Amino acid sequence: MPELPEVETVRRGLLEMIKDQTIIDVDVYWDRIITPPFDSEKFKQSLVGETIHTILRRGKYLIFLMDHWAMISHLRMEGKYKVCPASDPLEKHTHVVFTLADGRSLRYLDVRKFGRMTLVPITMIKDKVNGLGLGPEPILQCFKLEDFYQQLQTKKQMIKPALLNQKLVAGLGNIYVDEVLFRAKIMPNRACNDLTKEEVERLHHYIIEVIEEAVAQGGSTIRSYQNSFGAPGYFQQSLRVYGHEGDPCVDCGQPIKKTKIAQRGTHYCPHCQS
DNA sequence: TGTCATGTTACGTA
DNA sequence: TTACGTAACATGAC
Repeated sequence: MPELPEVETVRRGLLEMIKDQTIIDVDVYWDRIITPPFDSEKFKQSLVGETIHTILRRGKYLIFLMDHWAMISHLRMEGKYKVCPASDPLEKHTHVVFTLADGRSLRYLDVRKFGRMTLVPITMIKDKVNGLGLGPEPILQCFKLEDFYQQLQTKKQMIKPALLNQKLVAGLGNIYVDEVLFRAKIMPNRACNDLTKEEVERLHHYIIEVIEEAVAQGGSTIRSYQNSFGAPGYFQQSLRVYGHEGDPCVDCGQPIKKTKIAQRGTHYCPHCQS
């Protein structure tokens, strides 16, 4: 699930379901999900009695703002939240359960247990989020073309791993990087400092466009055996290269290729991208 | 049985 | 300092 559009979709859904709910109990079934300096016991003690006032997002991080604490949560590969009656039996791979005052529970499920969550005093949340070292959000107001171009000029790294690095611009993952590079007609193995100003402008434009479209469609549901909660994503129907190895390119009809760049599956059209 | 998989970080090495 | 490869995390699908 989790690149920026999916995390944003989760945020909106959760906010609708659990805004102003008070946590009356917390159970942690896999300790490593909770990151130091908190352990499961301290995590639970801190959260009982807290009310969830709002939920924010920065890059791929969810930020739950409560009375005294903020919870920062990263879904990594397969983390999911769901809200259900507290009496429902626990599904497999349920690692954290927040029991709410209204008889429901917020549950965190994660097949691979890669996701992480931690608490920060509410007064420290700004510093903590700034300390994550994330680049700008991929929206017009935050993501400045000139800064982006200057940053790329200093890197001889390939563009694909550079875009996956959250410091350059926040929120892109493997799927959206492939889609953005396809729309911008740039090969994923091009060196950053070799891109022309025009190419960087296209890249900048399509990063904003793809993320915006994907958010509008509720993200992409890829390889998901079940929808975590609420609406599934529909953007996977709009993916042009990711998951389309061997299919004809929507622009030229040549087969889409798949290779490996920076250890990640990478989809591209050898004819349209250069 | 082996390979692959949406993310991030730590570590060793060049 | 920068960059890159690899492993680690842990499980399931094919």
